[in-house]
Amino acid sequence: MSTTRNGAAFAFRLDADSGVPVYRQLIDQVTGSLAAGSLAAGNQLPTVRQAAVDLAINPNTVMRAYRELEIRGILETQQGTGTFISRQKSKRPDAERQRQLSQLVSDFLARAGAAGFTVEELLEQIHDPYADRPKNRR
Amino acid sequence: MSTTRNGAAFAFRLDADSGVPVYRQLIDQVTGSLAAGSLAAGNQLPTVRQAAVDLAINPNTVMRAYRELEIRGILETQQGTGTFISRQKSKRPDAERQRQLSQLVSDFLARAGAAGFTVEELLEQIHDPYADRPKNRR
Amino acid sequence: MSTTRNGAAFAFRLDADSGVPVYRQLIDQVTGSLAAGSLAAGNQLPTVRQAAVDLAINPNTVMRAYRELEIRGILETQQGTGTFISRQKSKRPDAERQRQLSQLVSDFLARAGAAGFTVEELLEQIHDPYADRPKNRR
Amino acid sequence: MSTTRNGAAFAFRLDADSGVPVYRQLIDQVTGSLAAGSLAAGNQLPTVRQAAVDLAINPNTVMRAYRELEIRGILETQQGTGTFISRQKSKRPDAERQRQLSQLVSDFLARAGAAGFTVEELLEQIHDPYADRPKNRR
DNA sequence: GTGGTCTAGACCACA
DNA sequence: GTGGTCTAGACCACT
Repeated sequence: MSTTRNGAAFAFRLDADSGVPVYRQLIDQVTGSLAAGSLAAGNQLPTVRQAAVDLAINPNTVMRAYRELEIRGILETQQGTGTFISRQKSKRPDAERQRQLSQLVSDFLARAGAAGFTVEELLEQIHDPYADRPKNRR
Repeated sequence: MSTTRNGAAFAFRLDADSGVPVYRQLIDQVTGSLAAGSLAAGNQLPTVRQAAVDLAINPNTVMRAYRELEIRGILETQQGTGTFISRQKSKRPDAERQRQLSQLVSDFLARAGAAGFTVEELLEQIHDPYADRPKNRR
Repeated sequence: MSTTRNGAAFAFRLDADSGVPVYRQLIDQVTGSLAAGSLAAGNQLPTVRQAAVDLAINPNTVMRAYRELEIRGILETQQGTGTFISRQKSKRPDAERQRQLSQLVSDFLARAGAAGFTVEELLEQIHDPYADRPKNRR
Repeated sequence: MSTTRNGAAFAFRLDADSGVPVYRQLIDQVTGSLAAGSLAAGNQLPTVRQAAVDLAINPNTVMRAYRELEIRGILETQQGTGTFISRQKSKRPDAERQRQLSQLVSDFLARAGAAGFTVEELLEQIHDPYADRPKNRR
């Protein structure tokens, strides 16, 4: 419904089990995508209502995330048009990006450990995701 | 006092900027360390009080994390003695285990890809999950 | 407000003289009511605050009980909405289930026999588990 | 090692999962057995050391239970000889007995419910404990 | 000295 | 209004 200038739709993705507050996940995804380059100045974000419907959350939660990003100068709201990435550069993209990477990975390791997997198994699976390996297991 | 029985120190770290609840960070670090192999069955964890002092948090917060891990069967506590990693009874069948591993990894890769991280960055972070972060202490 | 969706009121009771921790009594009453059929999947439990007021205990104590039940998969909580009995996913094989039932019952009978209770007394109490006790409120 | 006058040994039995403090379980078993008639005035109890060894608990815990029973006038300690049930009648055996029955049963129901059994299944098993009934199950 | 239970009360996240 | 996180601090159970 809202497409970015390069033709790819930007969409949020929630993880209900991560322990990270929803509004925080939304903020992180915008700043992260900015750092990664998948969002750029001028791109439009999903409307508050659309995001709320897509994610099955309360519009207030989306609004809160957008408001905080606006306060930080990352977003700009144009009444009656939508919400867009502002032209101003984000101040510390590297630190943010590193924090996100770190969290993503430690979260991944935490889940794997809780399920009894080792790093070795994970790496093997990452390198060869479609191999069927019913043996090699005890 | 600061070393476990096998001579390796286990210590928690907190990231005050992540938005993840403290008790949840503790839980994730235990299960993550299990996957990484830096914690193994029988190892003693820091005492509730010691961890609370080290992290400058309330003992109740540590206890809450430990209790949740105990309910999940990952820890065993011995009143008056301490808290230990329990011997895992992972009696899951191989097929289901493989399916879960595959799911876990593809989820992770999808999430990381959406955030614009390369596999190289991920692998580097997995190998040294706590490196490179300027301020992650409370 | 004091009735669940199916019209039957569910209420906790405390026995201050039993020596059993309050949060544990709450947990046991939920699981016990599941066995007795007075609670079923989808039923709403008293809100944390309401139960705390009714029992004259701290809301944190109620929340602790609810949380433990949630970790065990017996409850589901919805932020801002309430706490509900979850639909059970008991995918246990029949043989193991029967073995567990048998173990549970013979344990119970052994314990009761050692304490000098007759089967008649036990059956009567099972049919009306909360009858006949002069002072069991806090 | 210590036998009662009617030839049957009195032995304690602990339940680590019930949530009831150990010292309290010991007290309850003495008062319960008195009410049930399996212990009578003059009977000797296990020595503190013997009970501690048998139950794999700390002697202090046994001592505490015995001390409280002595304060209540239920036990008498004879230096160098052992610990015996005193001749004085316990004040409210019925209420105590009813409390124990109630706790025993609600504990039983709580465990059964947590494991997904219904009262019907329990009653069936109690009435016919050795029947194999692999069918009738979904 | 270890973990365990409970309270009182503040502030946050979400519908 | 609902549940969720955290603190400070008291007192208990056990080794």
